[in-house]
Amino acid sequence: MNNKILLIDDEDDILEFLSYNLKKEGFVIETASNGKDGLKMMKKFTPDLIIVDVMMPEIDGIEFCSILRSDKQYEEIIIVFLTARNEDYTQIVALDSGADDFIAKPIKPRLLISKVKSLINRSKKSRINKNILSYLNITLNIDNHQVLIDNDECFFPKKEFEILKKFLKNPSKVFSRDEILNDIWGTDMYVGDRTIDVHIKRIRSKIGQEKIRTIKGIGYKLSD
Amino acid sequence: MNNKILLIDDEDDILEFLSYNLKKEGFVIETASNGKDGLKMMKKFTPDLIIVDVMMPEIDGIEFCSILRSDKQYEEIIIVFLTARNEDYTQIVALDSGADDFIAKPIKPRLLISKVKSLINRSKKSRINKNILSYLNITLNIDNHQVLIDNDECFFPKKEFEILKKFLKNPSKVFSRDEILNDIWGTDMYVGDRTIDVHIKRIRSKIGQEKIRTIKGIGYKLSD
DNA sequence: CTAATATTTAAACAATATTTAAATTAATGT
DNA sequence: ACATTAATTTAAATATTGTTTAAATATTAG
Repeated sequence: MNNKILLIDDEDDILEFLSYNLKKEGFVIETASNGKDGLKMMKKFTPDLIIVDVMMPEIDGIEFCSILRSDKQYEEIIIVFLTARNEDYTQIVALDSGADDFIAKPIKPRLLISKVKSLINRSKKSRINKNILSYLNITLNIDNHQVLIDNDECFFPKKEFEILKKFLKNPSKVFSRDEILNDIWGTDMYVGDRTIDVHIKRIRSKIGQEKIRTIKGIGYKLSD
Repeated sequence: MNNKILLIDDEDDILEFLSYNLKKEGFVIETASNGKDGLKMMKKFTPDLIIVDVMMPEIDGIEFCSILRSDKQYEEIIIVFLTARNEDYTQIVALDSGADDFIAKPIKPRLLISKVKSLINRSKKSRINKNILSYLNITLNIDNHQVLIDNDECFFPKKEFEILKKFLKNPSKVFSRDEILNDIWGTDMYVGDRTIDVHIKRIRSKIGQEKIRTIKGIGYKLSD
């Protein structure tokens, strides 16, 4: 879990109230007291969800939302508005400006938590299709040709990437050298077994020696 | 448009009220007066969105929602609940059971329409062809054939523009030369791989060397 | 048609990924 | 414990792939 939420409101008590209730549920919270600070915060904090008050001086919630939504980079971020109850007009504009939902004041903690969780789950569902393989502290993104080890990017050249991908598709399955060769080099290439060893060594040095176990006489497997 | 909406409620006046307001906006409406009929209706009507009352005899809204959500086929369908205002508990259970939103009774037509449109639009987001693409300090306007780098205009000839557009549509996805060739030159043109390299070089010189990363043996990607 | 500009190709060069070879180390069976 | 076999590691050789420049060709606008 450990989802990150950014709270933006010019009233300190509301920030505190939200912060308290959401932290209790295990969310990681950052706050900003106006739209400008909120935008600055975006770069370092990269939240999964933003709760922003509609009524604020300078940049109000709706403007904040428009600015954010115009940047593809932030397309996926869920935006929830805080509105005074029954401000129908505001709610309409808010939803049109790209918000995902709104929460009426006075805020009811249980409803707040429920909405936040539901929104985060829903957006995770839609991300499922995205060719991402994960196991332990390793995350491999096929589209981006990107591997994260403990959330740090680590470059994998083509062959190493393919081998790691194969392992991640079946974590803890043992792959023989033949199997790997056939899968990654194809049947019409003749390369020696040692080649694989060298690649395995390279991968190990990146993901951690012990993560790939050698089953002598059989092959290798990913495990912990 | 012509989006299809299924209404499920045991009270006829509500069905009529909803039906009237939504038809006025151009939606295609079907109704059912209980959960069982609603489920039967699913097969022939295939709605984009369902509005279902929580309180109903036999199969209530929450059960209806659970049944539907357990079928992968209906995963994409938006479900909105009708609830009595301030029934906090119901709202919590509703969202947990896989609903996308709820509408409180008494129903306010403007808010109803706005929510329904917003929900349908959101789910269609992927299909919408936006004319402005943004990522990092790059903004590309398709209509104007204009590219802004740090808010300064910078001219991109046709091919360079198309390639940049492709990258911006999927920032950080890796595109192979083949993929780019097929997309921008089409299958019936024979141009060498080096052509792309040259274009990439030109684009790099405009947007900044490091913005396009080379993944050797795979392709190029936009990133920071 | 001409001039300007965009696109493509070719060739020399640079970078880096992959493979092989050989020496070392570790594991296994008798 | 010894002999045997398999795996690891290092370094060097080779192959692959990407970059750049400049020149050739195609396209477009005036």
